[in-house]
Amino acid sequence: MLDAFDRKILGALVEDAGLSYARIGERAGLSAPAVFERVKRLRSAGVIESVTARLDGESVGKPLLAFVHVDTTGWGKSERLMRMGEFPEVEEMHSVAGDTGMILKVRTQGPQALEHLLLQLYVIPGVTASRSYVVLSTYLDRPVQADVTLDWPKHPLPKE
Amino acid sequence: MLDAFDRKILGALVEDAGLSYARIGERAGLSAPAVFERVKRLRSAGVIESVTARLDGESVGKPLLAFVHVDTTGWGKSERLMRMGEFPEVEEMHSVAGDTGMILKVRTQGPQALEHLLLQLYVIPGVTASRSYVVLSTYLDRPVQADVTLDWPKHPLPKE
DNA sequence: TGATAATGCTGAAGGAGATTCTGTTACAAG
DNA sequence: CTTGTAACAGAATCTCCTTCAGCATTATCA
Repeated sequence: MLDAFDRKILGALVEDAGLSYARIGERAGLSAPAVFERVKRLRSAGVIESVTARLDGESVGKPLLAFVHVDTTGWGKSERLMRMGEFPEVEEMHSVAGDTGMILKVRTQGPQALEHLLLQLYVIPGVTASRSYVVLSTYLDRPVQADVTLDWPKHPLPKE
Repeated sequence: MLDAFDRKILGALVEDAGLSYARIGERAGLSAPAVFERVKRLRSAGVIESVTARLDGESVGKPLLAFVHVDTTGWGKSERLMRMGEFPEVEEMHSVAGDTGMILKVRTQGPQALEHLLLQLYVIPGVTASRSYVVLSTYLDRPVQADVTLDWPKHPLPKE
């Protein structure tokens, strides 16, 4: 599906989507129009979902990041649970396998705003419990990578 | 720090960073050069961290998304723990407050590749336990929002 | 209060880059 | 061997980025 050219182009776009097609072409070994065509294809194929600016949470007034595990009765996409996604503080929302039903990634002004959000969550029918993990420090936060080929097994197995 | 113009510009760039300055200007009520100047300022101020392409994990060969809680002895940025960030499968890495020390967001080819990664994590000194939450379904995944003003308290408080 | 400087805007203009077009090559199918 | 398709390079056009010159507004300070 993706050849080496595509991976190099995607790698460049993930690193900096502001690069000119000519410069990406140098890096990938293609002409600017060739890169243009491939990017257009990758877009319409859905490989590139969107091109967006990444913002600093602190600068936009939301310095507190937290992961919230939400326990629910029932499963999957109930209309009620989808309400959680309507809060602008909620950035991600995944149903997961494990000892909880849902994991939310939320960003708020501070601890009080988080408490306020949690109170709102409990109003939703089906929400039975929650556990919050407040982020103290982020050591890594990068977009989905495409340029690294994952030939499994890739890392040496631990001895023993 | 950020006025209403900035928020509108940021909102547009988060939605689609490929928009022309002229079009953003229409939306925000400014001329193209004004938008250009503001974006330059927002970049150098660090409000805009980067502009990147968001890729579809499945299309790039990493369909399995999981959150991994890692328990460690000791805290903070030990050089050993930082090794976790060197795996290309690890997209995010946060130290958190709660009943675990570290939360990782990882994306792998499949369950076996996840197991393989976990085995690698246990090789790192200081790692004592881990719990994985495999994502079954993602209902929401959006970048940091800046256009929504968070006037706390914003949501009506639940009536007891 | 009034003079001066600084900031931030608009509209025009030049230049860089995006996008289209044409011709060519490589490869696959018949 | 012939034909058709896919994908590329180079040239050309056209859009948009980026700079520049003035102007309005606001802040600073005498």
